[in-house]
Amino acid sequence: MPTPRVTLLDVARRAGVSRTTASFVMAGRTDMRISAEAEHRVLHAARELNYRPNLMARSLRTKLTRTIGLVSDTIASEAFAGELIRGSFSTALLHQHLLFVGETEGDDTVETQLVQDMLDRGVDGFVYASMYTRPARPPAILRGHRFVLLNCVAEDQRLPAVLPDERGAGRAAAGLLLDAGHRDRIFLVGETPDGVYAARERRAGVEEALARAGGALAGTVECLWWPEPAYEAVREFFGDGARASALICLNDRIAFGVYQAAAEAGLTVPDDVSVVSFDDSHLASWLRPALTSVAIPHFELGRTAVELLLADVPAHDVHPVPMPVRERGSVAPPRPARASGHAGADIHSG
Amino acid sequence: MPTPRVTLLDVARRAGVSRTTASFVMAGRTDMRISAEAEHRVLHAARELNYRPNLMARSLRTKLTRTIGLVSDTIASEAFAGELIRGSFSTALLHQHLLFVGETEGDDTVETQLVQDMLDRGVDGFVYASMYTRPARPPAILRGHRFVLLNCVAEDQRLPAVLPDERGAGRAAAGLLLDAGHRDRIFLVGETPDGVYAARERRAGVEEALARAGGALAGTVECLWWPEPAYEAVREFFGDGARASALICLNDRIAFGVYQAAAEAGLTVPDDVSVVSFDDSHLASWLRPALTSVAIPHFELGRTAVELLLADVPAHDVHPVPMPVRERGSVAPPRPARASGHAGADIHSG
DNA sequence: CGCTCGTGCTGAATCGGATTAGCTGAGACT
DNA sequence: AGTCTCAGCTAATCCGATTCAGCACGAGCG
Repeated sequence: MPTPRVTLLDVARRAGVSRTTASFVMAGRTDMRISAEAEHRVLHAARELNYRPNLMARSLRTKLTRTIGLVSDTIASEAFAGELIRGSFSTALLHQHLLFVGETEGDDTVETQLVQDMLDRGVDGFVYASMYTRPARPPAILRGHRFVLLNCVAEDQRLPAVLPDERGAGRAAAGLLLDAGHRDRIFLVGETPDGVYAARERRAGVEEALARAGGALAGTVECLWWPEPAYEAVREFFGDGARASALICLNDRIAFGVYQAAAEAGLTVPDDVSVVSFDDSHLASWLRPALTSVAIPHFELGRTAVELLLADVPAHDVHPVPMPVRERGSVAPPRPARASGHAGADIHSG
Repeated sequence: MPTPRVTLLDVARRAGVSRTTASFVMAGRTDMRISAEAEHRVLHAARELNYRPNLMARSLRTKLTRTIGLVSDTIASEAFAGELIRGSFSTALLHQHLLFVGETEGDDTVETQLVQDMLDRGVDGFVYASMYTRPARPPAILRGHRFVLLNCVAEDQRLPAVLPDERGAGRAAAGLLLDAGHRDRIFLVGETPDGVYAARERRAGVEEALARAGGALAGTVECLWWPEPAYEAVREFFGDGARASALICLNDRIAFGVYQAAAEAGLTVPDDVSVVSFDDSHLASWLRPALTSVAIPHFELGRTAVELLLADVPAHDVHPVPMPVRERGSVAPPRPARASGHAGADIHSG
């Protein structure tokens, strides 16, 4: 059962050449002259013997393993962490590389140990990822090795990094509403602490787009980014008699809570209120009506990071990845304003 | 910057011993006599030089890499695929192993290629996983290598496999309702095609528990395992005037649809209908009232598989992993039957 | 006093490739 | 005829561990 390994020497012998020649042929190197005749014999022998080079032996010499490490603070999350891994893996595979994964749980000691373990196994480079966009400086042990930051904003902007274009996403979300005819009474739902990159940028994007159209946010319903708090906050909002033309929820979980609060207030989405959101989790397509959401391009993020890592020339800047809009059924033109002087004004100001 | 590697020879020299001796000390082998004195010198030198053995060189000789491969049909899914990877990774790490991940998308050619790629890199074993429990026979290329099936039922029951105890989960779900006092008018929601392991087993478990208590399923509401179809089917069910005491949803997505249909029918969960479900996705805790669900133990599945894979003595049987119940707010005692002879009968038959 | 035996250690081979240095023989050129 | 060039190939070394096969030395023994 334990088939004796076919080595390069076996191939060489069968082809009637030296190990050296066989090696050069297998490596496809042209800097050494080898006759078409000999090359063919080697290739043929390799095929016949079903030769597979021993990568460990090769690595010992070359210091290259065609292997990369994905070290992340969190592997699992309710979002599609899997998509990120998938994007990384499939891109690695495309380049004939394999992918180690590892989680640090944010512990620096574990992190250093993990990177060391991967280094011991000769990984050619690292994707240093955070599941949620946050500021982070790569650990010291990474110095001198090739790596790409994923979903982290480093102080040093010249470090290679890949980030979702949250600001663009904010603009896109607002744009969706603007295009549908909304202008006033657009509210943001969800708190936006300065330290949270996604929150800050999404909000900035929204404000930017609104301002560009001569409008502005009508206000913010502050709440944590979870269904329950959002539900509570928006119920109160509606209870106070507030009227909204559209709600921009900072993520889908918030939108979920918003849907419930709206239903309870007797409001129909999207006829009475339009709702747009961020993340495009599965929830978005399960909601009724299905939720229009700006997606986090997990797959693309992974893909881009690995692409950058494996590129011939190392990157030295941050690469924003566009966040695609998934239009569904939660946006409609605003209800025509009821007998009020504002309607006319709105039309003229457009 | 490219620090010259510290090799075993450096350590040996500094300790004033041969490479052989240093090797034995580092490997902690006792089958060769080495004086405490020499051992101490080697250890000391290694520490001083910050020696790290070159695993590639070691592997070349030993054929062991302290590395395992997780090959799965699907890495990403709406369920916590990440938890499965996490369980596998952290257990591997516990045993000083690192984890390769790979996805085949169910393609046999890709699968064989991927396994081969991992084999080329010397993995010590495989976790062959399916994200959804299904029948599967391990690919031929795995023959002769160590592996554990995860979430797959092989025809050959003597292959090492790890499976969620779906039947037990079915029993647990029914037990929850039984304990709350439900007996009659318990319906199953979701189709149960014979080919789908989880469906078949969950249903069997439910029926088993019910039968044991002298009851039986009042019926099944057939529908696909998604919110929308479930919503439609249950709406129709209620529309036909059917009354249910409790609904056992075959997954959380179904329960989500059921919640909506119930709300529309003017029924309150759990006062009018109790609902239990399977999977314990995040959805379960976001629903109002929060959904009682039997969890798929993704982390445990990964953990168990790797534990089995790395065990000293290879396993040769299937290992069921219990599915824990997450009790939340969707189960309550049944509404007392309204003026009808049945109420008394129910009580007496208990 | 010579022999065996156990202790503590070492030299050299090995794993399977990549790579450097150089060799051989034929034709071109002087 | 002698020298150069160049195509085409090979021997030997290296990468950094593990491991096999002994070797030297002192103690114990008859």
